[in-house]
Amino acid sequence: MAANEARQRLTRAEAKARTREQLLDAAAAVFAQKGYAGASVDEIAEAAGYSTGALYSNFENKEKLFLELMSARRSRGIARQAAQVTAIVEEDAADPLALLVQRLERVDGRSTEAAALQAEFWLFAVRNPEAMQVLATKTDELVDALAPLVSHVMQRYDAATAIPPEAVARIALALFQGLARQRRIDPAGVPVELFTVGLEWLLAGMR
Amino acid sequence: MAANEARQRLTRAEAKARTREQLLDAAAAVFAQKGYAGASVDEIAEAAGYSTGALYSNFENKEKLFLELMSARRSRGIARQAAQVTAIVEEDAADPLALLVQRLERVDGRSTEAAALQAEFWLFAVRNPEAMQVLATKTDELVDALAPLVSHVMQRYDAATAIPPEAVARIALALFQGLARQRRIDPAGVPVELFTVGLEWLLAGMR
DNA sequence: TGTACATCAGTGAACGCGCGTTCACTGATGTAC
DNA sequence: TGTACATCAGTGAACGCGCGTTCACTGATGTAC
Repeated sequence: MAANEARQRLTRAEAKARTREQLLDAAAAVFAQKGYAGASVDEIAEAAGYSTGALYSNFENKEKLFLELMSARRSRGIARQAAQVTAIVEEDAADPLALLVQRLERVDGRSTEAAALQAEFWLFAVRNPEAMQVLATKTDELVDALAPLVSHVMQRYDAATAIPPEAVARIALALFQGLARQRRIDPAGVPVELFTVGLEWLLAGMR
Repeated sequence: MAANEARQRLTRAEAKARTREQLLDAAAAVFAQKGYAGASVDEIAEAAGYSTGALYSNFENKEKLFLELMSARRSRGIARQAAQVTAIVEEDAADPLALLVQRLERVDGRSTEAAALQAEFWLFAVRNPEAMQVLATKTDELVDALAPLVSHVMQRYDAATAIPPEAVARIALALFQGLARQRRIDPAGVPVELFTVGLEWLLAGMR
C-alpha cells in the first residue's frame, strides 16, 4: 500500500512529530469534552491510538500537555481566524460587516468544542501564572492580527477615534465572545442579530 | 455565652438549613478555587467545618450540590447586582455611566473567585442539559433585572432604539463579561477605560 | 550492499493515592403521655 | 414539669475505582565499518 510505504519512510523524528500532533489533536477533543481535570491521560492516549506511555514519552505530564495545547493550538486558531478575516476584507463586499458577523458566527457556532476549550484555557490560566502569561501572549497575537481588519472596517464606515485599533479589536472581541457564550446557553434568547446590532452601534458610536 | 445559647435554640430544621448554607458557602469557595472536577467533597465538607457525611445528608451528590449552588447563588448575585444598579440609577449623578462602570468594575474586579465560578457554571452547563436550563433561566433573571436600568440610562443619554431593553442589556452584559475576562488575564492590556469607551459607543450608536 | 551493534519511540502492567459514595453509629432534639 | 421512646442531622471509617505517573521491555530505525 502506498500510504503504508509512505508511512514507513518517515524518519524517527518525523514519526515522533506525527505522534505528538495526533496526541495534541486527541487532547484538544477530550479536554474540550471532559474538561482539564475530568479528562484522563489514558483516554487521550487511546483516542489518539497510542498507549499512555507514548503520551509521557512526548510530554512531561498532563499539565505540560495542556499548556502545549494552549500555545500550539491557539496560534493555529489565530492564523486561521486572521486568514479568514483578511479574506473578508479583500472581498470588499457591499456590507462587509454583515459578512464578517455571518462568517464569525459560523466559525464560532460550528462547535461548542472550541468555545469550551477556550473557557478551560481561561480557567487554567486564572489558576496558573505560567499559563496566564501564555494566554496573554496568545491573546495579544490575536488582537494584533485583528487590528488591520478593524482599521479597514473603521475606514470603510467612516468611523474615526483616537483609540488605537488594537483596543477597538479588544472591545469587539469581548462583545463577540460574551455574546457567543450566552448564545450557547440560550440560542433563542441571543439571536445572531445581536452581534450585528452590537457591532453597528460600536461603529456608529465612534463617529 | 449568648451566641451559644442562641445556637442551641435552633430547631432541627433551622440547624439543618444553617448547615446547608455553610456547605454551600464552602462549596462556592472551593469550586471557584479548584474547579468542579478538581474540588473534592471532603475538602468542601472540611472547609465548612463538617464531615463528608453531613454533605451527603444535605445533598444527593456532588453534581446536585453544584447545581444547587448554581441556582441559589446566582439568584443571590442577581439580587445584589440589581440592588447596586438601582442605587446608581437613583443617585442620578452628573455622569451615571462613569459611576456605573466604576462600581461594576469594582464588584467584578474584587475577586477572581466569582468570575471563575461563573466560568465553571458555564462549562458545566455546556455539558449538562439540566444545568443549561438552570443557567439560561438565571441569566434571564439577571437580564430582566438590568432592563429598567438600561431604559433609564438610555433615556438619560437620549438614546432610542427599536431593540428592547432586555436585548440591549444582553449586549452590554456580553461586553462587560468579555472585557472582564480578558482583563483578568492581562490587566495592563485591558484598561478600565475600555469598559467606559465601549459603553459610550454603544449608547452613541443607538442615537 | 550487508552485518552487528546502538538508539529510542512507543508498550502496557504496575504502583500508590485520593476520589465519590455508603452506612452502621451516636447523641441531641422532638414527641407522647 | 418529667419520663421514655422515636427521630434524624451529622460522624467517620470503609469500600471499590480510576487516576497520573513510572519503568523494564521490545522491536523498528539509525549508525559504523
